[in-house]
Amino acid sequence: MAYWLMKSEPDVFSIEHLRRKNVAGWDGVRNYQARNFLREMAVGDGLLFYHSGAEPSGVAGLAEVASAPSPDPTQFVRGHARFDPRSKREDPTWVQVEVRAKAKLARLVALAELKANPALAQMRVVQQGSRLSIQPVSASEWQEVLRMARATPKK
DNA sequence: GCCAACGTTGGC
DNA sequence: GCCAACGTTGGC
Repeated sequence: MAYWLMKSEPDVFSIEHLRRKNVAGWDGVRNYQARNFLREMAVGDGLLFYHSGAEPSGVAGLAEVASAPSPDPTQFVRGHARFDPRSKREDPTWVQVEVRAKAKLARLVALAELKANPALAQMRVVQQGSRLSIQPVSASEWQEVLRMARATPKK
């Protein structure tokens, strides 16, 4: 069982959107490093749903991987914002997974809090210039973020 | 809105 | 294969 952090702009697709749909395809990834992480995912993996470009940005909820990786259909849709003319049907470049909403976090854990926690100093999302939209999360980081969500934030 | 970080593209 | 130019991400 692995853990991941997945970024989304809440104006585009938020944790609330996912809760309403319950299951959604995580499509549109067009970065090779992120795609390679998608390929490693397995059903049941834990997901930290991260809101980027938000006020505040941070871990907004929990989800889980609900399907094995499969070709991302949007890469073949001419006119779609994520259409990739170089991707071939017989050898798709991009993949997606289905994700399922999980129990709500007690509260949003803001990026500033993650950065202020020495236990998370190695966490990818707190590193400067960390733009990758899909990141691996260690078991201890996962536990720590869940613990923070249960605790009262420091002021 | 600014801009640092960093991935991608394309000329050479 | 190098690297400058360009585009995107995302915090602030």
